[in-house]
Amino acid sequence: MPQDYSGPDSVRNLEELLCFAVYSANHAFNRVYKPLLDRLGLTYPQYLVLILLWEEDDRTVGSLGRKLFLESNTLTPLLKRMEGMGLVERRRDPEDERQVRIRLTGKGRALRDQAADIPRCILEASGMSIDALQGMKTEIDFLRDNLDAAIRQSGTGS
Amino acid sequence: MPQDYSGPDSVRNLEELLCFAVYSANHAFNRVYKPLLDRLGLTYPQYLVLILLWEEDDRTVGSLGRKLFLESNTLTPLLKRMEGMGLVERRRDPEDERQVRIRLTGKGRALRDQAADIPRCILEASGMSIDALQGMKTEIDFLRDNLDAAIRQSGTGS
DNA sequence: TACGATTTCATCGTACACGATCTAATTAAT
DNA sequence: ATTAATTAGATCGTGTACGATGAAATCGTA
Repeated sequence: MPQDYSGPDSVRNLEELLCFAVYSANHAFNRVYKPLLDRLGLTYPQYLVLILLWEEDDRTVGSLGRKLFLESNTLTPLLKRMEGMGLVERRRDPEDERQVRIRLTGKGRALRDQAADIPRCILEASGMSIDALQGMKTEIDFLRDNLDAAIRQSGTGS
Repeated sequence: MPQDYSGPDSVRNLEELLCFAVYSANHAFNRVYKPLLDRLGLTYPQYLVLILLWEEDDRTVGSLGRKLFLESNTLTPLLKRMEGMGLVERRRDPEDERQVRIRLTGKGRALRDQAADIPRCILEASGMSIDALQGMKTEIDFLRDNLDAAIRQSGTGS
């Protein structure tokens, strides 16, 4: 279906709806993850934190935030909940007491096995091949990096 | 970049991170939209509601929710805020008083002109061609529809 | 008509997510 | 060494987002 890309309304109906596609796909992912994560008592952002810690333990709040594109005001309560659940420890770094280091507990490490089948469930729900998903990921990462660069340029240049 | 797709860890590092790519791209979109929408006093979901109403006025809460993949418990407070801002009217349908119909006010209609340049700002920030964005949108829509179908199958079949 | 089932929206409690702001610790400059 | 600037987390207020639940209106079937 060939479209006219010249008018302002056609622009709205393209990238406007691309951003909406991303928005609604994100919701759809959440809804697929929810029942799988409920069994582990985790929310999706908590699960992302665990993936990072499983890969490399003993990270600071700031380093988690840079990986997840989240600020400390989002991470601090989230990590305190995870501490309350007994999944992680929060302790100030003796070397630099401004930093709080996040470490897995035995219980947090043990969750890795229980979560092992989640990726395959998601893969099946997506109904796409690994190659197709890989290709999409590359494109979406490129898009996100462009958007982030635009934010940094228009912002004060944090 | 040939990879071994056989082990469970390789699966994690592919589609796990595709979902994370979607999650972080969604955040990036929000951050780009925020300054543009702040000038209009809108949040992103409120803007989405207005786009739908600009296209077709006088919708029910349920019909907005089906378009946006949102439930009434999310939309009701959002629409009440928009009513408080004087952008929409909420009125029960006399034909079927279970339904609440959402109508644009003059102020809500007028916002359309002030928002006219937003799509082009987003397009520029994305750093991609319209064709590339169109292609991504098609793929992401396909992915979301697959995920939604998987949800409906595993759920009670709402 | 009556009465249970369904539909539609609203309410409540929990959990992100952000900007603005605050405190405490470190670092830099005088 | 005292002060100023920076950095790292924490706190506060607002706004989605969801599941569970509730209330009111409508519909279906007897």
